[in-house]
Amino acid sequence: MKSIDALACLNALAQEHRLNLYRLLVQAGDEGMAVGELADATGLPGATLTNHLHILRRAGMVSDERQGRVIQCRANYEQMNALLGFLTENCCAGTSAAVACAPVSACVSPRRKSRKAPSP
Amino acid sequence: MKSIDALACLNALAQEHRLNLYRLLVQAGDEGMAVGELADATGLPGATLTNHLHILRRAGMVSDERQGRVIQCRANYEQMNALLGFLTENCCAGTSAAVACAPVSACVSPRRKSRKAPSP
DNA sequence: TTCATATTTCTAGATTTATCGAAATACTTC
DNA sequence: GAAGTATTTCGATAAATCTAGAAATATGAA
Repeated sequence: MKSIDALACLNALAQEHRLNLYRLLVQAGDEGMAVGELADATGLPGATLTNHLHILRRAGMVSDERQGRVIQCRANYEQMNALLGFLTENCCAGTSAAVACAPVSACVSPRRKSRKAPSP
Repeated sequence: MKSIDALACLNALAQEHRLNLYRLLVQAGDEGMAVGELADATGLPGATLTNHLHILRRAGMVSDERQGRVIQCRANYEQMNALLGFLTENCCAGTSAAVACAPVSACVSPRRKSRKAPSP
């Protein structure tokens, strides 16, 4: 993930309502939630909700799909993983000082060969 | 980490200059960088730099210490880990659908007893 | 004390973001 | 096609954020 994409993701999550929306979608799981359900759950007016969803979508944190009359939203876990990867690399890279921060990819990806966690 | 603290951290990092500042501090390692060095590295005017540093400090992402005439800044890795933990929990909690997202804490913390990574 | 350096606070203007009612669009059913 | 539901776009206002010059504060050196 590039820096500019990470900024978009961070920005998307760095707002109370949007973080809340994302958490709701994570809790909703694969099925996701319709925009209307999100409106009910949050109490946000339609226009406000749409704006926040737009920012989450543009950042790639949320995907959506029209199902008949409703639009179903889902959390995009891949993008969250990419963000975590970015932060982890930018937290740890180049320093042995970054003690407690092991590469997320080591946990995340299928392979987990070289665990480089340096024991201080 | 509480939601409100995560918001502060996300907000602190969700800005081009501040993310850049944080990365510089991570690269600088334990020694950190003086405010003046950060000013040189980024080209930001003093007042602007101070404001950004203030936001990073308030979020706990950066700590600082006066050393004589200069103020030395350092990245606070613990806070970054706490943020990663928060995001991981809020990315994965309650869903088996969150495939690729293993608990960062399993990689991060000293103990790594129960690796719950569910093989899909 | 006086001077020089490092950093912050003050202040104000410019830009961006958040909010939301009203109108518009998209889709389903009758 | 008409009517109803779901969602977005438009447009305007309020609030927050970014920016940076100038003045103030803090420290060390002469």
